[in-house]
Amino acid sequence: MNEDILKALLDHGVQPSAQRLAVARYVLATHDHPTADRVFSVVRESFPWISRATVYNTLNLFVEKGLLRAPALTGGSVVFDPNTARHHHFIDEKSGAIHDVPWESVEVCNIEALEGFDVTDFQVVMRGVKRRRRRT
Amino acid sequence: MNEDILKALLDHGVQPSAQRLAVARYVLATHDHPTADRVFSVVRESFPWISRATVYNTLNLFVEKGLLRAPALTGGSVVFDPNTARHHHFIDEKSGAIHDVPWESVEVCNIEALEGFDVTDFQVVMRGVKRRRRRT
DNA sequence: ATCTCACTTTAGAACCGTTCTAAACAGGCG
DNA sequence: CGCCTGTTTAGAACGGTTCTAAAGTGAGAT
Repeated sequence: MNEDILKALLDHGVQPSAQRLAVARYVLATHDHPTADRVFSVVRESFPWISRATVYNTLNLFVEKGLLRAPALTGGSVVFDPNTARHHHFIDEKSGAIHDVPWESVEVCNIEALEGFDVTDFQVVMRGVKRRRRRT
Repeated sequence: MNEDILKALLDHGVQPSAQRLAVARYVLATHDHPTADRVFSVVRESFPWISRATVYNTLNLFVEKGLLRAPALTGGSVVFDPNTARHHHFIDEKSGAIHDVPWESVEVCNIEALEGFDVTDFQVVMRGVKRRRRRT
């Protein structure tokens, strides 16, 4: 099982080290969507001398190498939207700009049938590039 | 037009003040999804003596009163997810826990047909409460 | 017009999550 | 051994946000 983790690191081009293995052992197995700080405190239980910077470095490295994802809508600071009606969001990966997408232009099915969850609200978050307006 | 804004504040139970009107004038009209800091610098152009704390207070008040939304997936710190396959997310509003939702269990249509956007990736972000597992 | 009370605003400190910096460390190889 | 490259470390710095304590404002009562 430790070998699996080691293999995962090597497969993604991450040079292994004791600290990186310790981080990987927790973060690749959990379903908790932990924050970096949570990773730090969990890993420190079994590896008390690890530093905060190493955990941050390691997590960022893992994301860069594709071992992890860091799903986030905004990436840091809160944004405000005066459009209080239901709508979706499109994030332009080039500029970072966020655009509202009308509710009707995307159709989402099966949400109500979701096993185990009572969904009271949802939205589609899209990423991509804004297309230059075409001559119609 | 200033009256519209005043009316919006009053309709939502926000006691008006010069500063709140200045913030509202910008943030209720824009489509820019500004951060709080951007609001601060824009408003300060026409209202140089406003303080940062007032802008933050005002924006939070507006969100609380339903004049604005602050759409965010995580609400601050980055979370990490070892599931690198495509999937959706469900956020439990009670506990804040984030759950993965299998890609197949929700169907999204019309994304490709979206006028003006080349969508390279998307996910559905759901909110609600996790239902107690039913006896089947 | 003055007093008062509740609310708002202010500047700056504090806070929290994250990144940076500079130095120490580890290990493979000449 | 000594070097080189990459890794880890502690702590400082940073950026966005919230807190604090004091000052300001305004509507109603007198």
